[in-house]
Amino acid sequence: MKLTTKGRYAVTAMLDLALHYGEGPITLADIAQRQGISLSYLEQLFSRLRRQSLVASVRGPGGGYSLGKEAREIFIGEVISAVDENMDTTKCHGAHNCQNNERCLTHDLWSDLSNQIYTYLNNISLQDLMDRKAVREVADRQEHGDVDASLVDQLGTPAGV
Amino acid sequence: MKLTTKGRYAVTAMLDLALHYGEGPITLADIAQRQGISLSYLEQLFSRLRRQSLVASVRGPGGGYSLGKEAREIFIGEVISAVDENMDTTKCHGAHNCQNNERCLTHDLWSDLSNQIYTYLNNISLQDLMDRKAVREVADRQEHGDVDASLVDQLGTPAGV
DNA sequence: GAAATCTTGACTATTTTAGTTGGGAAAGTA
DNA sequence: TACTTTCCCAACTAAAATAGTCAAGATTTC
Repeated sequence: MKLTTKGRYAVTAMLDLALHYGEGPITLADIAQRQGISLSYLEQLFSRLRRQSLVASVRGPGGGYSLGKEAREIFIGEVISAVDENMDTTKCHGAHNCQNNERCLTHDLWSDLSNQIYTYLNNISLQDLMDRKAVREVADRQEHGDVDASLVDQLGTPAGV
Repeated sequence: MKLTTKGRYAVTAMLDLALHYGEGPITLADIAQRQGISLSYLEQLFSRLRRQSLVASVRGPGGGYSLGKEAREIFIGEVISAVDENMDTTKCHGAHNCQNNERCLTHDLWSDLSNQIYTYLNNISLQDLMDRKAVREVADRQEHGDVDASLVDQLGTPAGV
């Protein structure tokens, strides 16, 4: 599990799709403009998102992308692992036949840690983000200005990690 | 917060130091051989670990490195952030003056997510790892062979995340 | 003084990230 | 049918990060 701008781009784009749900297919050009992401780069990301059935596509004029399932059923972890290669890190992947067990142990620790983070991210859905976002936008308008409320507080603590 | 082999190398090396605590300073050459990490690369990593006072150094023959404080007081998160540059990702870092709030919101979400992971890793000390490791090694010897018990179960769920 | 060890800085190779370019293929509309 | 809009796809590129090498020096012990 990596947390890079690549994954953030994907989540941002998916969130954009979710926010415009009900307006028919959304073109990548729209997302590119709204979110400030390169159109060609979005195409690469959506190619992978589509292969994972996270989005559905419609070609031709009036076409575009829409969510592959409900926002409530799409989790951040899915989105990230769809665009990030499955970083098959390190020599003894899976097998426990390293020279000394020390190294293998650390390897396991790492992948387990990674799994826990994945579990955590897999408990946050796009719908959750939209809800928080709505909360924040309301708060922004109410207090009018640079509100800095931490999203951590709002996100709370999903089960698992 | 990134989870790369760089951070794992650092944690592995620190764990090695912790495991040989009480044997006097440990040379990087020893760690390099035991853990299969390039000596010169270790030098780079320890340069940073030393600047953060996570390790103490002794020069000359018989010299080497030792933990800068007790294993119980050194946390994985510290080690990782010591060797990983403070990835100052993305345009609107801190300031909320982006074009549209959408992007900034995602940015905040990301850094907060990152902070939560950091909090989680900051609740696991080297001592914790040693304890788990001891448990595992005993289990390995008792069952003699390729035991595959998940470390996740053993690690449990530190408070916070 | 010699050897062991840390300390530092500059250099290099490989991989990943973040794109660009250029061509398609499908679908709607005139 | 011609044309436009959109998705689709593969190859290429530039910049950065990762992982590591190399060379020189500073301390300390023997």
